[in-house]
Amino acid sequence: MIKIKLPDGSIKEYEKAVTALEVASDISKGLAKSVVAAKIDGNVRSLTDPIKQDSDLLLLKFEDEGADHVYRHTSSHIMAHAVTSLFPGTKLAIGPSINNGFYYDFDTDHIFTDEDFPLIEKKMEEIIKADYPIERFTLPKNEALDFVKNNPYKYELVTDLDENEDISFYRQNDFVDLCAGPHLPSTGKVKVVKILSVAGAYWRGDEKNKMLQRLYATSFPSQAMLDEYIYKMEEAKKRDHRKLGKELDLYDIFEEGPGFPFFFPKGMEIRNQLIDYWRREHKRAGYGEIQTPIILNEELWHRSGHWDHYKNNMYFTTIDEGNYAIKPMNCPGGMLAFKRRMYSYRDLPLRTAELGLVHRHELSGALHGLMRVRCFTQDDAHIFMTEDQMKQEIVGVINLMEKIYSLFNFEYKVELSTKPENSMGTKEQWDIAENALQEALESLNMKYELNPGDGAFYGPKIDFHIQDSIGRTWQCGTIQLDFQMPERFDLTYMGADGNKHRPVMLHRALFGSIERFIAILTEHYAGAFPVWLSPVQVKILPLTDRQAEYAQKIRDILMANDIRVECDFRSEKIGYKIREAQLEKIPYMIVVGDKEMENNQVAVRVRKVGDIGTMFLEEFQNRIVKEINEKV
RNA sequence: GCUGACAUAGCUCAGUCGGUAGAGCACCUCAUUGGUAAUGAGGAGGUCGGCAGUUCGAUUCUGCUUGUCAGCUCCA
Repeated sequence: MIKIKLPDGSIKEYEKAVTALEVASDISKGLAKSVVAAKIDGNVRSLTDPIKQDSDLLLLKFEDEGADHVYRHTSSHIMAHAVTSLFPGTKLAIGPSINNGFYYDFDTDHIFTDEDFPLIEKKMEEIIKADYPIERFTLPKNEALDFVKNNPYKYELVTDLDENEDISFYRQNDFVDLCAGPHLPSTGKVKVVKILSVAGAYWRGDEKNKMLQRLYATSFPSQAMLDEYIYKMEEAKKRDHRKLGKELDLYDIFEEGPGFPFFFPKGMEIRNQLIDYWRREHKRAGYGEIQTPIILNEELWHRSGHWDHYKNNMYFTTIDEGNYAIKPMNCPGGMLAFKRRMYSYRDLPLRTAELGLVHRHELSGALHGLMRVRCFTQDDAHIFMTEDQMKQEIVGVINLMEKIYSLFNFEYKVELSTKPENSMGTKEQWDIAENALQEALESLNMKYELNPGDGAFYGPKIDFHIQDSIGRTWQCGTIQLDFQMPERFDLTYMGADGNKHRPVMLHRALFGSIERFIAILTEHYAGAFPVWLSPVQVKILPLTDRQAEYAQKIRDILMANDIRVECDFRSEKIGYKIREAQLEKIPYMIVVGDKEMENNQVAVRVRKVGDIGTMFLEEFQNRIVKEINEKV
């Protein structure tokens, strides 16, 4: 007798092995129809996997966590099935589910274009309609290798699998794919599919390998859900900072300087507000600010290790026959600044901050608006400290980071990146540094992911990643521990014992890059910045020419109080002026007509709520100044 | 850098099966002086990304090139 325990506590008993699908059928036909996978003792499994012993069973619908991945994984098999039948000879590589969809990598002479999409979709629909059962079978490794011998990709995948375990395959009609599963019970479970795009992707993500063709697609249990998804994506694209930056006249990048952004007066206003805020917070947190040159001689970069580890990303120039480099990082300059004099242990931790403009040769294909550029301003800082001070300083930086990120209500993901292949220093130094970062994270109970091999060449790092409007994540803040630079530059401080000691160094950036951070902010607020950041905070809209003088008077008063204000004196109707101010996403509009002028008042319209009525200027001013100061 | 797609007025886009281009918005002028998301009329604006080739003739076809977009790789 097998006992199946359901989430409501009830228990179903079966004489012999049963499948989750059968259990669902026993409960109700409708349930059996809507369920897509099963969680058996906590593991997501196919509905058709036999349950041979007493188990906890949770039936998963598409909406339940993990179920969409099963649904999309089967969808990817259906797409591979369709592609191999339409383009015989196509070799399959890998085809996983991803968030909101799935992809499959193909190796074929046929070059996929958008025009192929409807064809492939049509074939997929046929496969769905045929409702082929999906069957799992396993082979021992040697037989599995023989089975996939005509496909070098699958052969490589099987080769890497464990010798002692049977290797599973899934079959639907004449299509078979190597796959760990789980899967839907039959192809008919998938309802609507849509191929979204095609792009190149290297086999196993290695640029030395062959580039395959990757078809991105998605699938849903209903057309309405697909439509909603597509609508959401289109809405999200309207928040794209490249579009908004241009529309709101904040910043742009021209063909004359790929990856080298221009900031216009309104963009500079946001930038300067951010920097003002940054300066205040850093003063309070005990940082001194420095500025180091953009160009320094080549020898410095040999000394720092950048020549050996970072040369490909650097720009060079010559001055009076001497070789110079344009800085890709601020640290070597920061080293020189530290070395200018002798420090006592009493000076440590020494926190020096720098808004440093760095230039990096990024691959042309990697450029992306303000998110990935070739010159950007890091809100960098270098903290020189004793080993004893490490943890406390890391914690201090994390707290400052959280303070700043919470001001913007950002959700972020934390990663701990460890020793890369091409790195400086000993394993022991790396271990100490990695442990220090890890301990700091754990002492703060922070959730983080391990990102092995992704540290900087001089040390491990904690990275803070924030999502853009369509869910791509970008690294912003970073905290990097470095034992190498102090050694390379022979940094020392005088200890209490009267001997010279070597400090440890911490590199960190909170915004990461001002440019990227502004891009993230633009998308986060969809261009409707909070009042303190808004390039124009108030727009005064006189109803007619009669109020022009009064409007100017109000403007002068607000300007004198450091409020960023503009007047719209054009002879347009009020509706038109409001519409335009609204599209410019200006937080406050002041409408003045004869009534307001007579009573010495202003009619206030708030961007998000509309008309809030008339008040005296002072009242309005108190309101907006409070909002600016509180940064709400 | 790689794979694919794209590039027409400041912006969003239409168009020419090869005969040097058009709309809306924005801009300028004039009229209009209005009450919370588009007043009307007129005007100006493009060597159709750049360089070659094919052709009597190229914005259109071909090659190269620059840039952009999506993804891969890389990264703040």
